[in-house]
Amino acid sequence: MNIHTYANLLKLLGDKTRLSMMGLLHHGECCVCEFVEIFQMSQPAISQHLRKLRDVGLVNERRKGQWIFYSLNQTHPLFPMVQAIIQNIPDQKERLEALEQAGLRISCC
Amino acid sequence: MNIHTYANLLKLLGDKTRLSMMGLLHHGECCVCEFVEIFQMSQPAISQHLRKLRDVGLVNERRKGQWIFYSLNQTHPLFPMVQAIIQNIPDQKERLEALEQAGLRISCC
DNA sequence: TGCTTATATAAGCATATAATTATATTATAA
DNA sequence: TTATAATATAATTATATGCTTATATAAGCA
Repeated sequence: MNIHTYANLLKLLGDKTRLSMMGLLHHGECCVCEFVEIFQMSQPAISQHLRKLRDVGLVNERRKGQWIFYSLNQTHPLFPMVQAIIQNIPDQKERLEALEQAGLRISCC
Repeated sequence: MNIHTYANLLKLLGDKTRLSMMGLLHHGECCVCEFVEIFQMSQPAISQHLRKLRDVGLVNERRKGQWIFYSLNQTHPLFPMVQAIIQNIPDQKERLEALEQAGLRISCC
C-alpha cells in the first residue's frame, strides 16, 4: 500500500458526513434511515455517501428485512488507520442517544 | 473543535502531494525547491499546496536567505491527529535520502 | 544597478465532488 | 396482487479542486 492509497482514504473521510458516519458506526451498526434522520439529509445523498465507503470496503452491509444495516469492516487493511482517526475525532455517541430518545432507533435483532 | 474541523483536516491531507509533504516534514524542515525536486512538479503547484497547509497553520515557514524552509507546527491543536496519521502512512525517508544522494539537499544552517 | 535564483500570487481551465430530482429495486403488508 | 416503505441508481447541476501559464516579489551577486 503506497502513499496514494492513504491519501485516497483521507480524501474519502475528508467529508463531514462520511467522517461522522464512521464515528457513529464505531458504536455499532446503523441503517440508512437512521443516517437520514441523524444528518437531516435526503435519502439519495446518504445512500451515495454509503456507497463510497462501501466501494472502498470500509463498511459491510447486511440486509435485515426492509432495512440495510451498515457496519465497520474491521478486517480492512486500512482499518488501523481508520481506527486511529476515529479515536481522534469527537465522539458521536450523543447523536445516537438523541435518536434513541426520539424513538427513531431501529434496534431490531 | 467540532467534527467539521476534523473533516476539513482530512480533506486537506487527502491529497497525495500534501500528505507526502507532511510525511517528509516529519523528518525535519524542507525548502520549496526540495519539494519541487522530490515531486517533480512545477514550482507554483508546490507553492499552492504549501499555502494550503500554511493557511490552516499546520506548517511554519522560516526564511533563510533566498530559501524558505517549511516545518511541522507541533503546537497546532490538530497536531495529535496529524501525528496519528503520519505514524500510519509509509515512511518518506527514502525520498529524502535519494535527494541527498543526488546532491540536491539544501542543508544550510 | 541590473541579472539571476527562489518563491508567491493571480487568472484560467479541466476535472472531481456533492447535492437534487427522478426512477428503479426489493421487501413487507393489506 | 396492489400498495407502501426502505434503499439504490442515474442524470443533472453547481461548486470545489489542482494544475498551467503568466507575472510579481524578494534576496543574493556581478
